[in-house]
Amino acid sequence: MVTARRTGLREQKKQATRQALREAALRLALERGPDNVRVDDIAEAAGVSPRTYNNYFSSREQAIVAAVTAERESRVAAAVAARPAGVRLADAVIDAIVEQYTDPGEHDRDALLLITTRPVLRDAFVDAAAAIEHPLTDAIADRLGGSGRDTARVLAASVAAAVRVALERWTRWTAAASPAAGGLVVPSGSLPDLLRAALAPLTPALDAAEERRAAAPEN
Amino acid sequence: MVTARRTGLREQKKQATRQALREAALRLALERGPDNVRVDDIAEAAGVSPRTYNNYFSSREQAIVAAVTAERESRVAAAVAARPAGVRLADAVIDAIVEQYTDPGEHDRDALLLITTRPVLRDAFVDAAAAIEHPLTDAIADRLGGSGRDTARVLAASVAAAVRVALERWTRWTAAASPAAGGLVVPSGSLPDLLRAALAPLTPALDAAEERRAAAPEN
DNA sequence: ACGCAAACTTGCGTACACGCACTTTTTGTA
DNA sequence: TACAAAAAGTGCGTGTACGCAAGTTTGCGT
Repeated sequence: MVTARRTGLREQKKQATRQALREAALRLALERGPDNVRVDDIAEAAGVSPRTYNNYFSSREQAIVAAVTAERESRVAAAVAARPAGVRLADAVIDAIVEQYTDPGEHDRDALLLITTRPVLRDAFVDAAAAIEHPLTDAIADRLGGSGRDTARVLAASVAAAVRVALERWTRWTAAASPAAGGLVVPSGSLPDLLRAALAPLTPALDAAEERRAAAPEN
Repeated sequence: MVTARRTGLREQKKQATRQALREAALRLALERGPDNVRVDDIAEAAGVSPRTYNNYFSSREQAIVAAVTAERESRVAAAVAARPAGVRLADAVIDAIVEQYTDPGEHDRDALLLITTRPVLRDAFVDAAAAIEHPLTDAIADRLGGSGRDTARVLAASVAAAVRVALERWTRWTAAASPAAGGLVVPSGSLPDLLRAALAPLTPALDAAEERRAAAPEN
């Protein structure tokens, strides 16, 4: 298992507060528009003090965006770990990421529209992808065997960087396409395509790392 | 040329202000300790209004750190561009980075000590490495030929991520080593070594990109 | 069941980041 | 040389981030 959950009740409440905060943040942002939401409002809606809010999120944008990106980090790592051991590392990583970033239905549709519209939220959304680095490090390290932790870290960081590039491109053209006609589709503009395109250049590095693991058997 | 400088006098003054600000920030931080420096002080020392200060730097830490990392971004890109065309891309990039991150003498010695001590400054210092991404994208794109701009972007982002990892490790053990005996040296703890180790896993990706460029001649 | 230690919450105070509207400086052009 | 447009500097106001030092809750050993 990659996910090592600590003790029970305390962590449980913490996650509950976290969720309450991000959901309140998103809901209010959608209702009133993001500029008409104060952190006090979010805190109040979540039933905690404003100070506590800042113990969970270090910017207002982060809280709003978190409602969409919530837990995606650990899910990506889990998805990588879930691939059969025979699968090539590069495929496991890329497929897992594409899978987790595939639009999960209508629910966040308007949320994403709101986010991609405002530059500040766009940036926060893109930056949120960096959170996959540490879980992904663990997942890759597991596949490489204990010897390659340092390599896994670098690869995970690179993958996160590539994802960030893809998201930047995606938010770019969604912003450009929205004001125009709704039917205009940019060549290779879908998020999965962008992700695969951005991650492709890293495939040789992932392959090579896996190769060296095969050469140096265990630890 | 990678460096396309715009008009003259305006940009000149801008850079002068920038330099004045970061030097004032560092000097005051060294004199009084970083916690006893207000942005008003920095602005005053540089001869601009506090508001202008915030047009240049979006955090106090950024300004202090900038005095050490100043222009390293563009110098890395220039160093990559300066390597002969026959050199392998991976070597050009890695050597250029190591060269530019080699400690440049006693001048910043105490500054780096100050920075690596305080966690907030450490983070800012590490984050500053992300600035190499865009210049490096241009430099790599030049070597790949016009076709591979997107690939160059991903590779540059990955390289920047690897550098960040190396810097994190470096600041980690400098922080751990300083309080202890001064003579304690961690295995492969020098910054150049850490950089090469962190960048090594990306070599296959850089090679592959270069290879494909050879296959598809020009544009 | 008890109580201590660690973790989380909270209020307060301070400094900071940044949008906006306005003034001053620089640039390109007639 | 003169002038209009663009860019940079500035003052102001508002909301925000975060350190600190309480107070409160949870976990755990006995």
